Amino acid sequence: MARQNTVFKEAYNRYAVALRTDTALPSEPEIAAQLGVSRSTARAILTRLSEEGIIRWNKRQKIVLRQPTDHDLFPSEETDSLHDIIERSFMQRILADDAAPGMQINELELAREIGTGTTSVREFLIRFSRFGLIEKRPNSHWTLKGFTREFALELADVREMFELHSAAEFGRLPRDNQSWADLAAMRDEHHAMLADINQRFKDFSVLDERFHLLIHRASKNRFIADFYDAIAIVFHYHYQWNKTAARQRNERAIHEHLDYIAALESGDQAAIETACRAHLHSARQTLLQSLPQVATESA
Amino acid sequence: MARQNTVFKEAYNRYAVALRTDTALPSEPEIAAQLGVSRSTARAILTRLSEEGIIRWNKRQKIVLRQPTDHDLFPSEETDSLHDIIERSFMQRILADDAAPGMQINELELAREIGTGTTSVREFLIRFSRFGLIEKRPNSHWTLKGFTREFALELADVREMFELHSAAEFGRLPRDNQSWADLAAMRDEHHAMLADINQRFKDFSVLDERFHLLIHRASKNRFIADFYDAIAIVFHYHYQWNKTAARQRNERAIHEHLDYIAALESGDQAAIETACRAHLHSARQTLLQSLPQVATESA
DNA sequence: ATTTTGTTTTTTATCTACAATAAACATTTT
DNA sequence: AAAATGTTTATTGTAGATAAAAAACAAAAT
Repeated sequence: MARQNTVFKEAYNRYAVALRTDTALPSEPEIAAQLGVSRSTARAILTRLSEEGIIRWNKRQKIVLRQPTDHDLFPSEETDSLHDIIERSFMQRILADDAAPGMQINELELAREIGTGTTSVREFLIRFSRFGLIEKRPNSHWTLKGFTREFALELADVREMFELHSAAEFGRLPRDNQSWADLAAMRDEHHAMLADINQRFKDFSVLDERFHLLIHRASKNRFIADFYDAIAIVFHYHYQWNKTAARQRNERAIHEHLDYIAALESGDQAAIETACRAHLHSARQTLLQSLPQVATESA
Repeated sequence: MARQNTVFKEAYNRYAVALRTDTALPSEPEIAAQLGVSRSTARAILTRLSEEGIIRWNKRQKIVLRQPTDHDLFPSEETDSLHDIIERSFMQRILADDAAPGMQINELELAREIGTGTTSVREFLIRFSRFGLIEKRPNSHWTLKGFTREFALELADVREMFELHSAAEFGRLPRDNQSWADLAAMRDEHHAMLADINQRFKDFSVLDERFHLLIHRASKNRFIADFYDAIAIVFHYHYQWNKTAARQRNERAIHEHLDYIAALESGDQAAIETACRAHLHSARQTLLQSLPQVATESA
């Protein structure tokens, strides 16, 4: 088959769960915009809802007849985009213990294992290569460079350069900029998490990502933004498989964030730099400690 | 057809021109290593050379019978890799005057125009996207973001962060490191070019690229290296089509490089930073001045 | 016992085809 | 006349096929 209709199925699920009996639905273009899909897909959703007897549809009249049940939804395996499936599967492999740096990556084998065509795997690998974890020898195979100490150090260096830059830019934002309000809200979220740290310390990584993203947005630099995307994905999987997310470590990070936020709010560039450096230093330590202990590779 | 044998043809040309009558050729693995291809391709080259009567080949005995002529070589259109063809063609399009920022990029149309399949174009666009000049809306078209003032400023900012870092690292290299010898050689090259600046100012961009690459290698950071690759390609095409490469501007840049080199050799970190900043500042001006004057986009 | 050559197998690079999705165009309704 | 629906067309995403190139294996030569 050429292409799975995962866009349709995912959007269908998303729309179905939000339906309330006896309400009337808006126009097709409006539904499409709401879901972030084309009108063609929106119409396919309406068609299916109608066929399943969930709505009564006649031209402009779209009435919800009944609440859809779990039974009406598509199973989650069918709604994941191929890209996400490949990403998950691939990250699982390269973060597994037997994935030694230097290992060859075979497109065809990967594709077979995931149950997909080679084209998609190739395109994924090309996109993924910007993270610096794999490398291609032209006309030949990909090589796994691996989540090594070198990788972590290089990543941390760039991260520090970028974040110092972004933090300084943030400090220069005019006071009426939306980011200051966002920052204040985030400060409160940090306090709230701290108050209930024993229960909520696992939620920190999400907050952490949002916090740094807010800082980086101030730089309005596409290269910095792209790099942070890469970091976020790598960290997402890395910490998911290496659950060293100690309560204590996260608590300390929250305190550092709060210091950092206070420095930003002071507008004092020297204070910002100090707080930023302090946090980045301990983030670097955290990253290094989370590495698999063997992957020090001597090549 | 599935795949053009451009690797073979390009390597054949490369090997043929280096042949000298009556010499004996080395073993197949050695030839392959020399050319950077597999033994299969090396054998294909030997086979063809033999068929054309250029060598006499019998097992280990490979004697050059005659010097190949231009007539024996494959024409250059047949030796370019598809990737290079697409890259050239695409850069030509996006640097052309009628390529307005915000423009849609159509894979199929591009492929037809270049005379290639869509897969190759897709893969090229994915790879190219890391340069920040194009952006994809999922399930929909690519958008040209364009060589705008914003792009140039964002690029310059990152470049400055990276180069300051690399230059500092360079200053810390142990004195017996090969890079110091390379730097000294490069200093001489700069002097030589300066002595004959009226004739040679056009060669500066190549020297410039090599100089900055040498600096960046000191950082041993894959992200910095990758970013510099991107810069180099973008600049390569940009300056090729926007021939604002004024003699005067290049002369000034050479002087800045020489100051920069002297600072590095002094090992004084403060001096390095000063010289590096000075050069990067004027490089930024050069970049901004070379922009198409209209592309200031208000979106 | 290595290294080289001869042969076969595997893998990559690229094309073509086609369903899903988006986008464009035409008609109807308010 | 503007917005919504109905219909058609264009474009993307993905699989499958195949020649080129690389890699692995086997036999021969130093």
